[in-house]
Amino acid sequence: MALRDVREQLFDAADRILLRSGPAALTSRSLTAEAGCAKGVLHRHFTDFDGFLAEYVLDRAHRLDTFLMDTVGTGTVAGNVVDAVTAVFTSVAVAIIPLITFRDELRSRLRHQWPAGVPVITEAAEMIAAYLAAEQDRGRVPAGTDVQTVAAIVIGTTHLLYADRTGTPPTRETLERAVSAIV
Amino acid sequence: MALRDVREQLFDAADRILLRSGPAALTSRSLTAEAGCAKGVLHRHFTDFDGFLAEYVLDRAHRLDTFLMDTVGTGTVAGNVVDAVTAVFTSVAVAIIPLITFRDELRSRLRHQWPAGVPVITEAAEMIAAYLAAEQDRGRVPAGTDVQTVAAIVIGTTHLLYADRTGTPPTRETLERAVSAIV
Amino acid sequence: MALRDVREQLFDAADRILLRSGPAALTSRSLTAEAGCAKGVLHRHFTDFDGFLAEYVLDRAHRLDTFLMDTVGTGTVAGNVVDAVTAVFTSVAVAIIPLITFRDELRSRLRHQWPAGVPVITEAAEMIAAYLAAEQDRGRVPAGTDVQTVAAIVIGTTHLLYADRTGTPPTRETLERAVSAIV
Amino acid sequence: MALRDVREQLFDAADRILLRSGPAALTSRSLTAEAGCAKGVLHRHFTDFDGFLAEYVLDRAHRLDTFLMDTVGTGTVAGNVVDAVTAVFTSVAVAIIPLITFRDELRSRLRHQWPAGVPVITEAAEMIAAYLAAEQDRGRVPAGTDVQTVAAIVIGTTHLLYADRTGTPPTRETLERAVSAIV
DNA sequence: ACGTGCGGGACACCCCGTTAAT
DNA sequence: ATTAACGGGGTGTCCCGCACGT
Repeated sequence: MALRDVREQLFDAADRILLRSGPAALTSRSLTAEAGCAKGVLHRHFTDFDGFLAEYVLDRAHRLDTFLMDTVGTGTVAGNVVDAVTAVFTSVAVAIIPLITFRDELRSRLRHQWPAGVPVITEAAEMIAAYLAAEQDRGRVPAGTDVQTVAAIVIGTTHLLYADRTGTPPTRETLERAVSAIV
Repeated sequence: MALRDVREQLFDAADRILLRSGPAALTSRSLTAEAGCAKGVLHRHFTDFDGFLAEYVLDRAHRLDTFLMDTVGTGTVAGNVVDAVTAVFTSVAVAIIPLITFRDELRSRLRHQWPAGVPVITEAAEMIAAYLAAEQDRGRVPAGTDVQTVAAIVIGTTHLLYADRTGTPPTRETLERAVSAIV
Repeated sequence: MALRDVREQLFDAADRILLRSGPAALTSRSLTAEAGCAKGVLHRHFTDFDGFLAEYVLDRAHRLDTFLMDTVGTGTVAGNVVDAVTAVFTSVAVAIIPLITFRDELRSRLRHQWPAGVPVITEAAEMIAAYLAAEQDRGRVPAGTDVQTVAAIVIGTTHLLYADRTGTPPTRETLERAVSAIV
Repeated sequence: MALRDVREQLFDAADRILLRSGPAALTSRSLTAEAGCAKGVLHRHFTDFDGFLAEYVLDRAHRLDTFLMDTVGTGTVAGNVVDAVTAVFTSVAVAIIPLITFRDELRSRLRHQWPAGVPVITEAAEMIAAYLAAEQDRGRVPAGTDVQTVAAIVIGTTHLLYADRTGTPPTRETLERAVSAIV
């Protein structure tokens, strides 16, 4: 395996495991096996398995930051939001969230980064809120709207629809109905 | 001819463990230890540990069914809803949900009972929806409101506020703001 | 089940288990299940499971006492001896012996009864010795023969041939060759 | 690339347990505890606990192969044989044999190696037979003697004397009397 | 006296995260 | 960097003996 970029390789392996087999299957063993590297590599690059998970979550959460912003002003607001939440919850996020809520230790490691709320979820809500604020500037969202609250509502509601990772994902119609009702 | 109701004893023990130590601490051994009974008792009354969990979730979810309905017509709608979600998410529900979303096997066992959605969450939303419908009959909720959707939004949004089980729970004010914004 | 003769019923059940499934399968549970009685019955009639086993071995060993003596003077000496050892080692004896040599506690319980040697084996050797002595009186066995030693040799040698309980039992020809070589 | 020979370490630990506490005390836990290694080590090097036992018996049985052959032509034949059986039955063999006769699964695993008879016993008899054949070549054993049969008789008879592992072992005089009577 | 349930413990197997020696 | 090994834990199963109930 490549000497460089071991971190990214492990992150990608974690993605594949989460998407394929769910959060319970993501162990230090399965991770290094999936990445095709030795078990010890993990401990050379991260303090801990929980340390790896924390950095992994951090990395994946930051991916959401600039997401969605380039659609400002295009299409419809509701459509863009639906696209965004679809992208979020069909990604590893849907498996990372159970990971975080189940593993107390991991959550406590992420506490200093996200003092409140569940990391990935919070980040996604921030992303939606930032987008809505940008649209608000353009007048495509009513001026008085509390974008933070609306974003939280959108994420919370759609999260529910996706929470059953192994079930049938919600249709776009269902999502649009929910998001329209909110926005 | 049970000497005493072992099932309920185990259910209560699971409650205590979940509330005290979280979902990761709920193992078959900690369960029987907490219940003060022999390990074999679990396998005499349930097929499996996952079998126990499934029946446990079932039992606790059904507790929510009639909840909240006796407040119909009293106080304010938003206040009652806030009371209800507070009660739900300060109960074992907040630890049961990570359990369900983390354990694929458990979720698949519950699939036939709840074909879609996450059991306890779904049940809570049903409860809110039933309440809102009752209030709708009394005219305290606008006639055109889609109570199912509103209930899902309420539960989804408040769930997020509580999802960090070990963090500081949301203040009543935060909840009221969110619920008011929705209803 | 019959109120009387519970002991004999348990003894017979032990026989069936040993012959069908071997010494490792003879547990207090399988015993009472096979006998079709409750688990507690065993402890009412015997001090212990090892206590049961000790009395069981005692009972089965004593069955060998008078065995073979009624063939004195008939047939051939070697033939009679072969018949006897065949009968012994196709009976439960072949499974009782591993039981005794494996279970130290059982062997120690039987120690006062058989201060030396393995109970059933010793008893079988005594039986052969008594028979040979009787034949010696009739002149069918040379006068100078040490019947005790010869009996021990016969039992020891044939025991080996049968020791593999689950394997193919020795042919009569093999036995006759061995016994003839000795006698 | 074994850090050290774990297999031999486990074999030696099994020896110590069998000699000290008997066959019933030899469990996977007591084994790894005695060897001072982790429980998982056993399953890394052997398929199974029975798999370990099978390889252990195999290893110990093969130790008997060349045993006794270097005494050919020296001392007396009976004396050498007595020395050999003494060595065999004061070793772990006396505890391995109950193990084999008690555990059906173990015996079946060894079946393909020793299609007939009880492994260690069979091997010991082979050893005696080989020795007697060598002495026969030197004329120290009568030409017509069936060494295989005599060896089986010797082992069978002396085995009985030692079968009560926890009892008082037979005196050399007893052994010599038995062996002399046979040879 | 009989039948069932339970206590307490052990066992085999498996997996986890981590360390230490190669 | 690799990999055996470590220590711990978890699950399911069994065992024996006891103490309830009938």
